[in-house]
Amino acid sequence: MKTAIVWFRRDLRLTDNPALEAALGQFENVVALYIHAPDEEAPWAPGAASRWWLHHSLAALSESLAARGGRLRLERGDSGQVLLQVARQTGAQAVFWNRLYEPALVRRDTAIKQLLTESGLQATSCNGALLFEPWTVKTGGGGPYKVFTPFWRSCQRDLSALVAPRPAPTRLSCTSDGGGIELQALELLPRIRWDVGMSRHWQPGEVGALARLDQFVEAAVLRYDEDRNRPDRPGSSRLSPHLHFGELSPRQALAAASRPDLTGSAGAESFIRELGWREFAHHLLYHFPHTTDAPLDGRFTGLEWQDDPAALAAWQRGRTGFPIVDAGMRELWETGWMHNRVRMIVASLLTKNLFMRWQDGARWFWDTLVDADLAANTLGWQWTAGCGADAAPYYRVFNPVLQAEKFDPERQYLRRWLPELAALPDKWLARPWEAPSEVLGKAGVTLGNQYPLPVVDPRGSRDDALRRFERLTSMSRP
DNA sequence: TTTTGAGTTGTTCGA
DNA sequence: GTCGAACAACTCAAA
Repeated sequence: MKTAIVWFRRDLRLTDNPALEAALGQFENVVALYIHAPDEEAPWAPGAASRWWLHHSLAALSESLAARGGRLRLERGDSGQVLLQVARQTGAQAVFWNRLYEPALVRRDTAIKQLLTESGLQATSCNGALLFEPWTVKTGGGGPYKVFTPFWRSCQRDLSALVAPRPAPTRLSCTSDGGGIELQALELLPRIRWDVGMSRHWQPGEVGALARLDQFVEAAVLRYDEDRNRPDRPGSSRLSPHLHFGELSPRQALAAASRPDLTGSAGAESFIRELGWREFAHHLLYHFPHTTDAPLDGRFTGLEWQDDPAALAAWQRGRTGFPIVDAGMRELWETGWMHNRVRMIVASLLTKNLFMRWQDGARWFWDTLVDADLAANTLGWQWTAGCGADAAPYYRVFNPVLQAEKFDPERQYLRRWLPELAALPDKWLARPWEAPSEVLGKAGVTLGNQYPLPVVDPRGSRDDALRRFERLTSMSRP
C-alpha cells in the first residue's frame, strides 16, 4: 500500500487543496498530519486570538476528515523530525504540503525539503494559498511591483487563466494507526477563558468558511462597494480569518464573486480587488522580508517616535477619549476583529497623532486579531504610517471625528461599543469633549470619569505630525 | 535612456 | 451645505 503524508499547515480545508489532491492522485493512502511548532514561526508565533481560532479550526478539520473515513493526526515538536518519524512509523514515501510565504517559514520549509529529500522521501510543495506565486508577477524590468495598481493590472490579465477550484475528495483512505496527541494537549485555548463570547461571532473551520462566503455572496457583495466602508453595517465579507487559516482558498472566493450574475457589478469588482490586495501583501512580504520590523521606505528609519506607555495602554484598551477609536479597539478586544475602515482610523491615531511606532500597533493587532496575518498586518501598518508600499502621503492624517461622522452617520457603531456615551445626541457623540456641559450632564457623562478626555489634542496633533514628516522628507533630500 | 503619466481609503480652506 | 484645489513633490512602471 503506497502511503503519503499530507502536511496540513495553514490550509485547513479539504476543498480546493492542491497538496491533498496531488497526494491522493499519486498514493493510495494518506496520513493527514498537523504539527504544532510555534517556535518555528518566531518572532511571529500566533497570538492568543489566533490560537483560539486554530484550536477550533483543527477540531473542524478533524471532524470533516473523520466524516470521509479519514483522521487528523496531531503532533508537536520539530517539524522536520516529526515528519521523518511519522514517515518511518507509517511507511510513508512522500510528503505533500501547500506553500507559505513568510520569511521564517520559507527558510524552515526549504530546509525541511532538503532534509526529506536526503532521507529518501519525495517532498512536494504546491500553491494553495495565493492566486499567483510571488515570483511570477514581475514588472517589465523583472523586479517586484511596489505600487498596487500596476501590480493588480498585471494580475488581472491572468485571472481568467486560473484553474477553477477543485472539489473536495469524497472518500479518503487513511491509515488508522493511533499515533499522535490530543488537540487539548496543544494548549491553544487561553487559561483565562476570555474566549467564551468569541463563538457568538465566528465559526472557525471549512464549514463555517463556506457558509460565510455563501452568505456574503447572497446578501452583501452587491452593496460591498459602499458598505465595506460602513462599520455600522454588516457589509464586510468577514472572510479574513478563514482565508488566513486556509479554510477557504482565494480561488474559491474569486470564483464565488465571479458568478455570471455578479460580474461587472461594482461590489464584486471591489471584493475581487481586495483579494488583489491580499495577494499584493503576500508578494511584498516575500520579496521584502525585513518589512515585518523595518520600514520599506528606508528614510523612515531615522524618524523619532514617542515613548509613552500610558498612551499606548489607553489606545489598547479603548480609552483614548476619541469615540471611534475606542469603539474599534473594544470591538477588537471583544470579537477578535475590527472593521477595516476603523483599523485605518485607530492606526492613524497611533502613528500620526500619538507618534507611536507602527510596530507597537502591529504587535497589539497580532495578539488580538483572529485574522492576524503577517503579510496583511505589515502592509496595513506601514501603509498607514506612510513608510510602506503605495503608502498614504504624510499629510493624510485621519480626523477621528470626521471619519466617525461620515462613516457612522447614525452613530450606531459608536453606541454599540460605547454604552457609557449612548445617551449623547448624534451631534456630540463623535466629539464629546466639545459638548456643552449641560448636554453632557443630561446624558449622564462626566468626561475624565467614566469616559476619558482625549489623550492628545484633537486639533494640534495633526499639525505636529505634518511638521514632523515635513522635516523627514526635507532632511533626506540631497 | 529618457520621458511621461499616475498613484486605495484625507483634510482644510475658500469660493 | 457643496465643490475644487492645495497639500509637495516623489517614486514607480511602462512606453
